[in-house]
Amino acid sequence: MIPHNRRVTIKHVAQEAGVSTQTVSRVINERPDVAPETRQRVMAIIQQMGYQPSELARSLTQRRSYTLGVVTAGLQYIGPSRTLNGITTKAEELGYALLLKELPHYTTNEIRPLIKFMLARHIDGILWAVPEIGDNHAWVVGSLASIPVPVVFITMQARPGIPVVSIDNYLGGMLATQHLLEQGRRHVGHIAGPLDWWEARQRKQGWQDAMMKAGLAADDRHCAEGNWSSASGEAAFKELLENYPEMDAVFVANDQMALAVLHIASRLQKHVPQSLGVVGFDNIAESAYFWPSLTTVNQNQHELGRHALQELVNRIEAIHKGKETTEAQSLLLSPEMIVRESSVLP
Amino acid sequence: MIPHNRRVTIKHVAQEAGVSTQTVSRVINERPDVAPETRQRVMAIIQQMGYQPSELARSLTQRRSYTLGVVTAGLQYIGPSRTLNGITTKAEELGYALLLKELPHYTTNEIRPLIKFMLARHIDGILWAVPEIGDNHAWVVGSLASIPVPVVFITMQARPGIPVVSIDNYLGGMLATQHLLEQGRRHVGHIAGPLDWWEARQRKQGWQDAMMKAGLAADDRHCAEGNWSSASGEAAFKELLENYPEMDAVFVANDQMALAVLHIASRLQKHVPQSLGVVGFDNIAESAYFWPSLTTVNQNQHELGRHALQELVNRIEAIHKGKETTEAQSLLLSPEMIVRESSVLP
DNA sequence: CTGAAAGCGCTAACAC
DNA sequence: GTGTTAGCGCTTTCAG
Repeated sequence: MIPHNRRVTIKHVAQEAGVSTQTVSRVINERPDVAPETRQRVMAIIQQMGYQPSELARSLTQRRSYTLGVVTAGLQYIGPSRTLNGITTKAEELGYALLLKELPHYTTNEIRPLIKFMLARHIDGILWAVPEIGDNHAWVVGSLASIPVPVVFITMQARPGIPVVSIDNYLGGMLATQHLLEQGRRHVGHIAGPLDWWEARQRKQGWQDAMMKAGLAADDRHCAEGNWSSASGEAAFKELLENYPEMDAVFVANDQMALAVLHIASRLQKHVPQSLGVVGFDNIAESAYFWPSLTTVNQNQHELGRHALQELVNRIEAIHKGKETTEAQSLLLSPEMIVRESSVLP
Repeated sequence: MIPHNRRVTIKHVAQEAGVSTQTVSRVINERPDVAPETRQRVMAIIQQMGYQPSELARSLTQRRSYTLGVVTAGLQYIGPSRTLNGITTKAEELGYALLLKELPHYTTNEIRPLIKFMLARHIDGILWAVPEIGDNHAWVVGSLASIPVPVVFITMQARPGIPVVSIDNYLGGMLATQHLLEQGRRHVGHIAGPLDWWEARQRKQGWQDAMMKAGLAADDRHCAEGNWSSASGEAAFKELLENYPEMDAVFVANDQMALAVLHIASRLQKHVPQSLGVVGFDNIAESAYFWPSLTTVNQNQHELGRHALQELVNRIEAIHKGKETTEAQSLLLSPEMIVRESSVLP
């Protein structure tokens, strides 16, 4: 490990090559106005000295850092990290660095310091990849006017004038329910995620509207609320069995809760899919090996991250090209049904 | 959104307060040598103007950025992201920013540009959080001497003189196997992860040594290799059933493959745990709701990330306090058994 | 206690 | 084509 101090600077290279720092600068920035021989010589020296321009110094003079702030939460769960995976991939493609911040909780009021922290590091834009829960987005959305860089949101209710990229959870709920109806089910219950989550509300609404459209009832009696965990899924399922004994199918808002449903149903000798059709949401890797294998709704969170990052960079580039006013537009990615054994009547 | 240009600088504050920039600098750095009144006045102005010192400029002058480079891979899986979750938590606690880089594959030879990329941004240290597979760590380990900042590795074979933080996978394999032996099982097979992974080899070795110690056979015939996926677990299990018909228990190197074992066993009317004891590894959230619920080995990846980051910062602080030579030491975190239904005879 | 000057590593704007 | 000057926003001397 070489001591921290000796960094090869543009000055060293210039001295060694017998030119001005400006010329070296021109070379590393591939400007045309350098004599071929000079360029050769300088490049050779750069190679030989292992010189690497300081992006920090560049950020300072160019008033642009090619660094993006990413705010996330819940990395201990698979969803957010898949999204992050997409974000890093796209950032790499576009040559941007990522400054990562994770909120300690989904709902925090320590937002202002966080924004300042990122701005102090001259980030070019912010990707807000935190699910919308209660009014946890209120402060950021409200402060948008005072944030001097573009902000793109992931997984949030569309709002006019704000760029948002999300999975179409409403459509997902609709597809899942329609699939069960197509199997001839008439009493489709729903186990929802926590209803302060926007995503949970959307999925529930999709279920409700699909039922309505089919002229079937979808009231509070036909729905129970969980908190995404298997344990909560178990409780919700038992509640539903009690309130809705004629239920012949259930759309569960995520695969973990659906797993609990399969587990309990099996214990109660309630046969899936014969006496109960089950559809989950997320398509986690394990769901194909549940017993029976789980029909579910696949959401491509990798793509979600990619699209959001692209959108953010688009806005940044637009600004740097002088177009201060790009239309903000929301993007909704469509989920897709993954049909397996748990829902299909033999 | 405020236009990109107008940033409040220390100069503006100084002007507004009628002092020099030095004085403002002293105030924001909480130096003692400022008159109380001056301090008051300056602080008021700072508040009022919403001034935030540029960490970029600071990094330049202080030759220290309070930013750490984190190199990860496989964020689409839950393990690496749980580790990252621990990393972000500890970084937040210690006041460090995180520059995140994800390798496109576990084994890449595009390492040098990546290191240069991070060094160009003046990171104070690097956390190498990529699992050791084949010789994918060779280049980094070999280049350590030419990397001017401390590097700490996560999940890698301990090497003298290099700081490494890992879960004790060998112990995990040992515990799992011993648990099965304590249940009276005598023919414990093993489904390993891909054996070019260091973790997979360690778990297998733990199984092997536990069997040896008990005077039981643990040869190639008693082991099959998977690739962590459920599908590969299915194939490996079938192979094992064929080669090792007297098998009465199996230690599976991760929960996803163990899920496939439960699935297939159920299909073959092979009763778990009566005719087959099963133990997994990882303790994923779903495992408690498998059917039967899965006994497994819990590894605390969050803590892993926390410890590694702490270790990295320790080394950085040591250097800045002038102690260039801190002893590099490895840290092994112990996993623990989570006993559930799949392994315990009634 | 406070300020002036120099410099961190680089580039924009202008000279020649 | 190439060099000079100034400045990005801050801190480190060193005066006073």
